[in-house]
Amino acid sequence: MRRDIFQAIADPTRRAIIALIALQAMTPNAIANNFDTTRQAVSKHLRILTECELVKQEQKGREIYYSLEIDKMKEIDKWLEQFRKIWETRFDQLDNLLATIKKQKK
Amino acid sequence: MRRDIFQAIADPTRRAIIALIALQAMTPNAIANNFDTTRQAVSKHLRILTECELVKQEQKGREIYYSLEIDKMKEIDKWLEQFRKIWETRFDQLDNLLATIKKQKK
DNA sequence: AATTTGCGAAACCAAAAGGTTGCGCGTATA
DNA sequence: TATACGCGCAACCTTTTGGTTTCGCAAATT
Repeated sequence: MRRDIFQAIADPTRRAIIALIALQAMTPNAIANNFDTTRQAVSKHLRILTECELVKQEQKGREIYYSLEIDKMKEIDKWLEQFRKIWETRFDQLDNLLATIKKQKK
Repeated sequence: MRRDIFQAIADPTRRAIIALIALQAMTPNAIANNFDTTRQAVSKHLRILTECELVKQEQKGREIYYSLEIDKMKEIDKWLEQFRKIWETRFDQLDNLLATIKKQKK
């Protein structure tokens, strides 16, 4: 099963998990307590997140703490860049247009 | 069928379509020619993209031109912001650390 | 040592996704 | 007017997804 980060963030529960463990590492049970779902379901989500390296785990005794690989999130940012270029250009164009109108008014 | 933008970009073909029509409006056939897929498959993707308002259409005779609603892409950017804060903070911390080390060397 | 707790993994299931094929409706072209 | 073209839509099929249940293992607690 090939995983990629865009598929990983497609699920709303997974996005919530990501936001949750971004701030502090948590165990599957602790994560599940934050949602209306079971540990097993969370476990499956964590597996998917781990597969695409969005999440790392750290064993402490019998507990496993999951935390976000924040750097991986930059991949989304990187993909978005091509569009950011476009919307910034359009903004500039609008800016120029407004400036031109202003100038004409004088 | 509830659609959201994260689900829309989960599919690699849809991401490719988005990138394609970001630059210029295109018809379903023209889009399909760029990939190894059929018009009908593209049509289904376009429908999903339209449902979550990521794409707009303009009829010209019997052709329908699809183009990207670039502003909608900002929603992803907005979601990413919470994580950008984190990775920028970490970067600052690293920055401070390096500065401290540098200072100690003097 | 026996029991409880935290966990991943596997088997299973319903629902959704992504694709194909065939259709009908307009618009262009002959 | 007949034919070709561009398109959306519905029916259908296979694969994937997200969830539950059950299990076994290892670590903690009694």
